[in-house]
Amino acid sequence: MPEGHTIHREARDQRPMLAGQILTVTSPQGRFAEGAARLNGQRCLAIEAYGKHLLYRFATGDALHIHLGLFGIFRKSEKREDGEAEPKGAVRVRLASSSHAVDINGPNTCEVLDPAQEVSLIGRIGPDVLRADAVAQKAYAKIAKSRAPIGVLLMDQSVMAGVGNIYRSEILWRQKIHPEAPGSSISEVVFQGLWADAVQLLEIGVRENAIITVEGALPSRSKYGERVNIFGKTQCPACGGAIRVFELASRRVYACEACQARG
DNA sequence: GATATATGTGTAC
DNA sequence: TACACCTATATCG
Repeated sequence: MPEGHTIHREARDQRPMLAGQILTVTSPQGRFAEGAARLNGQRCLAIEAYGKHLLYRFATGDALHIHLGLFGIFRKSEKREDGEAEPKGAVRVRLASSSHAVDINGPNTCEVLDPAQEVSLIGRIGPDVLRADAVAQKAYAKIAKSRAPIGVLLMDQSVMAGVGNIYRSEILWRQKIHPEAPGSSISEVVFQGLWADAVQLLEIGVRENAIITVEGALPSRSKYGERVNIFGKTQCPACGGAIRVFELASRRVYACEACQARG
């Protein structure tokens, strides 16, 4: 159940468990047997997130490319004296180091990329709000000349990467922008506010390992519903008016018609 | 146990 | 625009 913050958090958590080590790579479920064999026994040099994609770079030049999609999940376990933890459910890949095992269940994408394929992948992902090397201006250039609704463009990972369905509604509400406002109606200043808010919120998401868009909310001291402003809600926390729910880019979006300007 | 739903993306029509 | 992908979980019965 990931947006960009989940993947960056996983990269951060898994790095000390796996990076620098020779990994035992298996496919307990069997559907990635070939790829696992290609990576097995190789040294993992680095783990890096690009938007919602996770790359495990190996010394051979190959990279394991994981995209969780809607269903995928990581499970991490420490190696114990009596061996590794039993795989839970359909484990597509297990990456085991001397100290830990990382299991990946139900990923949308699970493949081995050669260096050229990796370059191609990174090339088609837009600037990632969580990466220091992101060039926000590339996203604005696309938004400014598009007639598509900003609510669609925000979710388009080739425009900008990392934002998913919950953050979309939350960011647009916080910035008082209507999801149906065309990209071309978004001024550069408004875009900068939107980008900065996305960066801020996803950074909080990485730090807290949870989506939090309400000021001061903490995962340990609140229920999910208290951490978001508008996603899944029926009433606008700002004006008290009714929230409208509709589909945009085939996903549910929440908006307050009174608070969010159409541009 | 069955069913609906989910923080996603790629492809075909 | 619809569906395929394909797994976990929540909710209902």
